[in-house]
Amino acid sequence: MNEEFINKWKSQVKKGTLSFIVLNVLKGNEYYGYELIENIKQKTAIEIAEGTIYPLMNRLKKEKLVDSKWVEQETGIPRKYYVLTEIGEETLKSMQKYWDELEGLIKKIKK
Amino acid sequence: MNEEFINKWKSQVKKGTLSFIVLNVLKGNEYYGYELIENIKQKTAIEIAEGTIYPLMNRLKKEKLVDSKWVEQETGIPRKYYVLTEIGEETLKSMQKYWDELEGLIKKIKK
DNA sequence: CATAGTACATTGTTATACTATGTATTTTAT
DNA sequence: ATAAAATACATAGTATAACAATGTACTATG
Repeated sequence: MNEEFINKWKSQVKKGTLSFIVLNVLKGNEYYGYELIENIKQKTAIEIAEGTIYPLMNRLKKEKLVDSKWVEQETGIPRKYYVLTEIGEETLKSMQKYWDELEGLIKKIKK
Repeated sequence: MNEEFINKWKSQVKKGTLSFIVLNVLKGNEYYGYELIENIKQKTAIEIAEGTIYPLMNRLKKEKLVDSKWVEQETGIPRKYYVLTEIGEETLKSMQKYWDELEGLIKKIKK
């Protein structure tokens, strides 16, 4: 059918929700980039490309919503762990509020 | 606070949801562009710029999700009314399904 | 008669997900 | 042993879509 339109649309919806999802997942937890991808994929079946997560995390860090620290591994490549900052938590609250509103609005126009 | 980040984010969230909202509103009704803006604003408090709705409707028409017809007015500028096509209705169903899933997923990671 | 509102439309800008590509290490399969 | 897959980071380029700005044209109102 209109497979392609739908796929583009899904990608667009992701654009907005991704940062929201990532911040949500980071709330109360520390994850590194690759782990975030796996974790979100497992929890939500949403697949995030690596070329998406790393620029996204850099953006979130520049905006001071997350902080990061390198952690050396006994074996393998060091991992960059991300933590929510206070600003990040506050921002997440605002986003949550908007999301809940949006959810309600869409529910309303659907019937 | 982080007003600007939040605003940008809201704009991004809109990117995906707008076409979904418009198709939903058009289900069972005929509206012209300007009316859509007013109607959605009134129902959802979401403000859509004119520079957003007209290109959007053209896109939806090109994708054959909506059809349009000019209706002359006794007074004033003629109005271009939009109607959902069959493809549009089917596409809307797929979108609805994805949206419901997404809603559930986000609910899940929030706790 | 100027301003606000109605109604269409286009151009240029900006933000961001994704593809492709690259580096480097470790684990698993043949 | 060695090739392939998985882990872990990163960047450059592309495509999409909302929005601001701008323009046209008509109508209603103060």
